[in-house]
Amino acid sequence: MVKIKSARNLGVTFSKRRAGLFKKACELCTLCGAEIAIVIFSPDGKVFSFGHPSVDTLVERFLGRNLPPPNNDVHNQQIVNLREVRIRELNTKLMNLEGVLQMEKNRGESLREFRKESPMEELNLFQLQHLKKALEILKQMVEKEAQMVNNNAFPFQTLGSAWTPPNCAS
Amino acid sequence: MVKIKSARNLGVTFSKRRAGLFKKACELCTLCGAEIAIVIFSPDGKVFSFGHPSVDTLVERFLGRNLPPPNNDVHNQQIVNLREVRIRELNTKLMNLEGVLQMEKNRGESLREFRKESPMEELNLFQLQHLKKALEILKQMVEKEAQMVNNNAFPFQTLGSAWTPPNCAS
DNA sequence: GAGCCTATATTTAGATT
DNA sequence: TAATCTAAATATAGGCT
Repeated sequence: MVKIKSARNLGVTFSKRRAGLFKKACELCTLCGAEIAIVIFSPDGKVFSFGHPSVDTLVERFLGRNLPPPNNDVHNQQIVNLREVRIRELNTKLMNLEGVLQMEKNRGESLREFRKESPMEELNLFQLQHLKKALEILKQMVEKEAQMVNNNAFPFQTLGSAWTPPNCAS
Repeated sequence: MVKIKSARNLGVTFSKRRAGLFKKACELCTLCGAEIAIVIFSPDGKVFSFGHPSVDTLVERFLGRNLPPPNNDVHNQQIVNLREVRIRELNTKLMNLEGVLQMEKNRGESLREFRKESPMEELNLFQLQHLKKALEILKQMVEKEAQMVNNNAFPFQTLGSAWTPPNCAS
């Protein structure tokens, strides 16, 4: 990730990168036949979205209403449904943990770049290291838990779908 | 967009580009403070998602159920005035995280490699706002972790509309 | 603000292991 | 299948209009 000299251009950067992200998504759709929905909320509250075939269609499918049931046994259906809910909860947790972790990593990287700019508040690095370590441990805990409930053929990628690329901070 | 010679590598290409897309989204979140949800359905039916703070949160907001978060610029002055209070809050949360660390120690996990030095690093207001948001999310997750719930309902209903960028075929 | 420009940084398709 | 490498394609920050 390239460093930003000044927060003055952050709005421009946001617009450019948002366009870049949508273009990448579009290419992935046409090149590989994937179906992608993206929703972006800018810091000042505006909403941008990309969807092929449409955000609504994909959101509906993601929320699980159009998925065929994993098995047809009526008596097991409730158990299976609960399992799906639980796995999705774990996905969400892991996703958030990864995101927080990654933000910490990114912040550490860009700290030097940003430091010269105006308003300052302080946390010491020692505390941030504690935070980072704690998050890594939490992530391990969630992953273990996800592993335990991930023994059936649920079509969602339990770890994969929630995974934030490790080199995001590069 | 680079051409693909053979469909043999399409799966690899999909994986690589999917990771690239998530990375770009991650960068856009951390760099500009955007909130982004991405859902990808691969051609063979697998589902992958990226979300910060979480896909569900942003989908809910996109569907119009929740109000967007307050505008940071509007509240900047207030935030500056509450700087001391906020720092205390952050320290409290960091203490809680160190409690999690202690739990792990008690469970026999190894946490031996802490760095010795603790130089001070500075955070500007922009970064502190992000950190606070991240910590709030983390705190919620830690609290939920203790509960281990069995929810059985998806609180979702129906929809809005989407926009597809015009320059998709470049 | 929206485009253009371009030097630099990043991504990636294909090959290889 | 996954990881690594690299030449070439692409994205992009900042300067400019």
